[in-house]
Amino acid sequence: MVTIRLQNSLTRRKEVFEPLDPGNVRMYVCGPTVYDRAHLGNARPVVVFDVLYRLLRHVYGEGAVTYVRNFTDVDDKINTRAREMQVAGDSRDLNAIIRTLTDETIGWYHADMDALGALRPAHEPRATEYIGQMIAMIAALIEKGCAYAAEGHVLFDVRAYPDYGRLSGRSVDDMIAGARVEVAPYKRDPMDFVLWKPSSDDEPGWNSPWGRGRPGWHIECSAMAQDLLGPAFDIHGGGLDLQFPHHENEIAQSCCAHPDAGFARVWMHNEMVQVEGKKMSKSLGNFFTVRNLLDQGWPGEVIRFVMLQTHYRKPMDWTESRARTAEKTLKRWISEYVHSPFGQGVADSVSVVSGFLDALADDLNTPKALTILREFEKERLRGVNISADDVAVFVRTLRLLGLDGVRQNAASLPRDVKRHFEELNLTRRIADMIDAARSERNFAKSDRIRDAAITAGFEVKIEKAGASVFSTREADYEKLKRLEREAP
RNA sequence: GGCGGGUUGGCGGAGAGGUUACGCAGCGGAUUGCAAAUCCGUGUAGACCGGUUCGAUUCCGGUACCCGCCUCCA
Repeated sequence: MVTIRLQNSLTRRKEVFEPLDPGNVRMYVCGPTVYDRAHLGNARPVVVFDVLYRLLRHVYGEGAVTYVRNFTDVDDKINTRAREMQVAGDSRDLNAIIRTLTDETIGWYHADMDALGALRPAHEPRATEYIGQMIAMIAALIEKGCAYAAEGHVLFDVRAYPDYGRLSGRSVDDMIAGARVEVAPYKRDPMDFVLWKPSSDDEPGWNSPWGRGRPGWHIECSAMAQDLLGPAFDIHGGGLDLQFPHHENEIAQSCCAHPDAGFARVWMHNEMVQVEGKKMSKSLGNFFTVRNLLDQGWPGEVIRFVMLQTHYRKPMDWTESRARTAEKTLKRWISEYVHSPFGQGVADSVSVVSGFLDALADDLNTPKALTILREFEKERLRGVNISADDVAVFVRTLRLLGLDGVRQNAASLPRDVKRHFEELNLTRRIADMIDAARSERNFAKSDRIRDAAITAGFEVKIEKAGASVFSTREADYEKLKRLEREAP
């Protein structure tokens, strides 16, 4: 069996991965707060942990991995957004607006992440469906003396957990020394954080032993992970910016609630997505959404490929030149191999490219894994006598990486099918026009048509067997239609 | 200020204490009616200063610069 090694943020070392139960490998990844379209930064952990999920399924078996990713659908940012909608004229009450907003955002998220080729996790719990479990956990923490109620709030007492700060490598005292935190008067210690807080009458709220209120941000992950994966599980992942305070607080809550369980054994953090050297984030406003890129015509697989070209623990830049390079390679891989006769119906039992799994198993070294694919292509697939087996191996490997060009979900297709076929027929007719001119050796005419098609944003290939016209991101079908009518 | 990460050729980006990474772009050639695509060939590295070593881009120390977290964030 392949030995998987993963960098564990908790120990700051690369460790051999040994699941608690090889028959049920369990992974929890922090999902989005649902009030807006997912930006590219939100998408990175989705792709990174999707690759890990696929690797684990490959190694331990498809049914032997449980993947949980939550939706945070109770949060002050959501409330704020809903209030903005009220101000803008939405006459419904806040809770109704919030429900619509979160439902709609979850739908967008699914469509966008499907387009990136990410498999859906086994469970995608919404925080609001786990309020009872959160209240129970908070009550247990109070009972154990790790939390206290004050002025309608419940706070976690960081001094009750001696290891607080271990994950992020900081001490409570150091943090207070450099304090930038606003200290609420009811806090015993400046670093204490909220488990429960009171809600105003129009805000979302639930009855609790501490009055009507809502949970703090961190408790949901502790409660949902425990409910769906148990008090101890294998992997907990998320963006590096969640390491502190979110994950630190999760650990404190869960480990105090279940002192002997240990919570997550391996903590993994992906680096940030950057734009011009700065973190892409909603608070900085320098973000663009996955939907923006899809609408610009970048296929989801290209976005995925660009992400895989950077190791997950390094900052990643989205640039058009990287996307173009990725598109070029991917186009060739999919058209030459996946869509070739040898690439059809390749079984999962086919082996993967030699060395590929080792690269992935080495802390998800996806850049190296892609290089191994390129080298395999160069050595085995560029010759005259290509073997069907080699193509099958290649296609099987692409599928494992989620790059086989087969979308998970028809809803993510960029165009409706009818239009797609109309366009396909149009490009075929243009190719026929070029062939007709060439067969008369009227090269001036065939060149004019070709150049006009290229100007309209299409790719034209003229081979002995005939001409082909391909669509590109810049393709303008209206111009092509005009070209057909007014053939120069 | 505290803690953590990074700096590789025009760009992207790996591994390894000593042998070509790889890709894109560029350049030369083949092929083509001309292009595109494809194929063959090819140059440019390891922030800076020290140390260890027969030998360091790779290990150690320092300097500079960049980035992240410390406040909501993937």
